Amino acid sequence: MLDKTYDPKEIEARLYPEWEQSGAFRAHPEPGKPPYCIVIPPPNVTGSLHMGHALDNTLQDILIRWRRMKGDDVLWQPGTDHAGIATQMVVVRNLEQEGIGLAVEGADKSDGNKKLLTREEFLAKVWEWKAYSGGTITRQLRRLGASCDWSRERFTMDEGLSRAVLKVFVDLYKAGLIYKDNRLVNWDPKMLTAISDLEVESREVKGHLWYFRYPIEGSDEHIVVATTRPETMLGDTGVAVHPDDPKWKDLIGKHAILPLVGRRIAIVGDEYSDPQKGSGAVKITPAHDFNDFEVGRRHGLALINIFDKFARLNDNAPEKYRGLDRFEARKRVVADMEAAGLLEKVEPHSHAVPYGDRGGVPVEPFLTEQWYADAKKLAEEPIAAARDGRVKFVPERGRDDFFRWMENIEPWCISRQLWWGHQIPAWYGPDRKVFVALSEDDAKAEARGHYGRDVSLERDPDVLDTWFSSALWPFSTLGWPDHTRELAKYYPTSVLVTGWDILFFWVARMMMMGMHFMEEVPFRTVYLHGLVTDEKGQKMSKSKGNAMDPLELIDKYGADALRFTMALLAANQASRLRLSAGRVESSRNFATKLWNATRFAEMYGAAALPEGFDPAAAKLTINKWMLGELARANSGVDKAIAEFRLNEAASTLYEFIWGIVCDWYVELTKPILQGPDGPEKDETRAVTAFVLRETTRLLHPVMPFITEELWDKLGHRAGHGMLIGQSWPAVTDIDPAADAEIGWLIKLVSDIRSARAELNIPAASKLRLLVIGANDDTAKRLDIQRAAIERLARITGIEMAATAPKAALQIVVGEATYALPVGDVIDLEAELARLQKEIRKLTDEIGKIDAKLGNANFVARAPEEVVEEQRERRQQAEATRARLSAALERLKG
RNA sequence: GGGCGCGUAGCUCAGCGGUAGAGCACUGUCUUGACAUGGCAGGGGUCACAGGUUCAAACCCUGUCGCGCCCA
Repeated sequence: MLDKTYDPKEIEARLYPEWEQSGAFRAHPEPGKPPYCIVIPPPNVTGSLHMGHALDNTLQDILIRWRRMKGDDVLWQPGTDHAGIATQMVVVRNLEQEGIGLAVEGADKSDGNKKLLTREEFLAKVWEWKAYSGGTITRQLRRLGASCDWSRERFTMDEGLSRAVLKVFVDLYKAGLIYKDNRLVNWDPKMLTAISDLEVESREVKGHLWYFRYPIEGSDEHIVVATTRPETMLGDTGVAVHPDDPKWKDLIGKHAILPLVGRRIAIVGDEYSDPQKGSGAVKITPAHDFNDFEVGRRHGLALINIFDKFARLNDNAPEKYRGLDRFEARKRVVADMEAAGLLEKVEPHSHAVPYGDRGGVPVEPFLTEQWYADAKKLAEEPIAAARDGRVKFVPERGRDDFFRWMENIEPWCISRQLWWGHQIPAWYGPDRKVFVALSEDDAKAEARGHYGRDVSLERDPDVLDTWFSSALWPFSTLGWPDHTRELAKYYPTSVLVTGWDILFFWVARMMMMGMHFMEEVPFRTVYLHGLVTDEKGQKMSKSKGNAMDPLELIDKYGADALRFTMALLAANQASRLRLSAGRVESSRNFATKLWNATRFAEMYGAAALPEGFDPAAAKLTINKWMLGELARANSGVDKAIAEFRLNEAASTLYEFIWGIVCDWYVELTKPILQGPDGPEKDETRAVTAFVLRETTRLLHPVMPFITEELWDKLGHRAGHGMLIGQSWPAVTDIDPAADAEIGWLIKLVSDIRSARAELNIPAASKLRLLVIGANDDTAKRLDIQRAAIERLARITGIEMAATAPKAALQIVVGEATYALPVGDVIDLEAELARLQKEIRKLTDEIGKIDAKLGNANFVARAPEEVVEEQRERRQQAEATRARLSAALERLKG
């Protein structure tokens, strides 16, 4: 006998290891069943599970478990990402607590006791940290029920994947698709590394607009420039005005003298400057602004870099500013300009400032030499593949975003000035000639060929962008560059499930690398979901304190409840999925409901499925109807999952289990199950058991734990093994006659209940049911369903009658009128009002239909079946109204 | 400024040409032998606004307003 409530804790802790140890998660790359493969978006190896992971992995597990049951050879490839900058930052922060720093060039040595780690020492610390916290997130994924093939777990820094990274770098370099270049990058002065455009978030900041006067050479005039970053004026090499701006255009070709510096800078005409903004003239600092860089290039302006890597002023600035932090320099420059009488005015000004999303400080456009991948070239094949449908996006608009990004792509800066990551396989000779090779030995051999002797080589200290290695994930995890059977079988993978936020970061890059090295898309479908937010729609974050912990929710409500909620949430067209504990709670209640329905079946001997039971042989209408509903739910869920409408799959299951099985089937069959033994009882027990068994299968992908447990409790595990390895049920036929009869029954019971409730008839008082004007079919149905009607509608005795008695509740269903005599307890006024309300509703409906049917165009142009349907509805409404009117008259008379 | 998305019940959201739905919240009622993490019944909506297309619009088109995200 099942406990009264479902206790997920014990069950989850017990079942997961059983699944894992049974080998149920394992893929079978040998030839046989068709492949279905998902590579997990690798979480940060030292991270912990957040709501985004919970959503993403729930959706993947639903697809995986469903395809496994559908008979595919499923591989859910798990693994983690080394997350270069994020992990390095965490370890650095931990070391700082211990008073340990990194021996980077220019490191703060003011504290003589401070220990500074070398690169090797630091990397040892990171591996230590990885060993310590690296298993956290994969353990947490297990709590969620994720059925990954853990025996194949990979890590972007493991030996095989590192080999893939080397090969990709070398091959792309040899193909001319990777090169070094000196251009502006987003520089994070805290992390001391270049970061990608995508790692920059712009924050709206309330700042100022400073108006500076720059004296015109050889005159007493000034040109006024407005800037949000006064300190950069020390690196100005020009001033731009709009060529058509009447205020300034006469100055084009002249020169200004840069205050505080004394440099002579050109005034150029360029459409970049907007006459409506600020003063209409802009100072140009080509080495410290992306737009200025372009302007400078158009006009041949010099690039003067005034910062060091810490964003402190360097020797290119006048002496008094050297060594100052950029923000300190800002104050000094403004003060000095003011003192010189060259500060015209200051306005409050809101503008976007780029921040590094890791370091959390404003990033600096900074002129450095970095490694780049030719993204434009690499994007060509992915664009073609998306265009011709080799890769599909769900929802489809993801494709447009993909094109927008890919078609306007900039060179991809792939080098990072970090220690944690894949060190770039490039070695420099004494003259800085670069040798790119798979190993130092190869590089030396090449160098020997070049110089004609052995020279000492120095390896490039930089590492690769983390996305460089994760771009290879769909094939590197399958064994590439080796020709493995996994690669042959599972590539291209079936689906990639991920959030909108990394469409560009990651999806685009996997497409580039996949197309280039595998000459085939990395996945057939990209399934994009939104971001989980709190109930106010705010992005969850630790700093805001609004983050919900998936593990806490699992502890409180169970993993299945969280998963079910995630599935329901997944529909959201918008990019925000608002989660609240209340929703998880209601999913938990749903689990309890199913649990108790099974408990009920157990109590009435309807849990165990008799050997050799054939549902197609069921004779009772109620059972035939139930089996039809099961078939409907099956195809509904199956189709919904196939089309990535997981919310629809979840709500179909909810409605089926709660609204059909529990609310109606269980209630309608109680008289049979509680009645005398016999073939009817046997059949109903068997159908109940059968329906419950099939339900566990249909629900299993979404709620694997409770269904696995019920599968066992229902007695199926003993003979057939665990549910996770069972097949998806076949869809059976639906009996329309049974549908019609039970539909009628449900309406009759519901209408009687409504009428009773509205008239405040106590549930305890059982009424007789007099049936007037029933045809033979109805009479037969009433006879068959007598016990169910009596029980559910609180009736005692059903009789045919010629007319309704005086004091009676009356309802109309189909051709018949049903009277429930209530003697003198009837509230006559209330019943009159109720009937009048019903009649009014029907009259309104008839009015609406008449308006349609009265429209000649409707009758002429609408499809015949639509017109016919309206006529049908009108006739029904009219007939019901007539019977209700008669009932009303009877009551009055 | 450009692109995209969203405005449907008190709240959160499905639905996206042919009878407006769910969960939560709310009201009444019921401790009836599966379940009070529950049953039964109920109230609550000019589907943001204005035009248009159509026999028919929450749904398609245009515009307006409000909100959000991405890119400048």
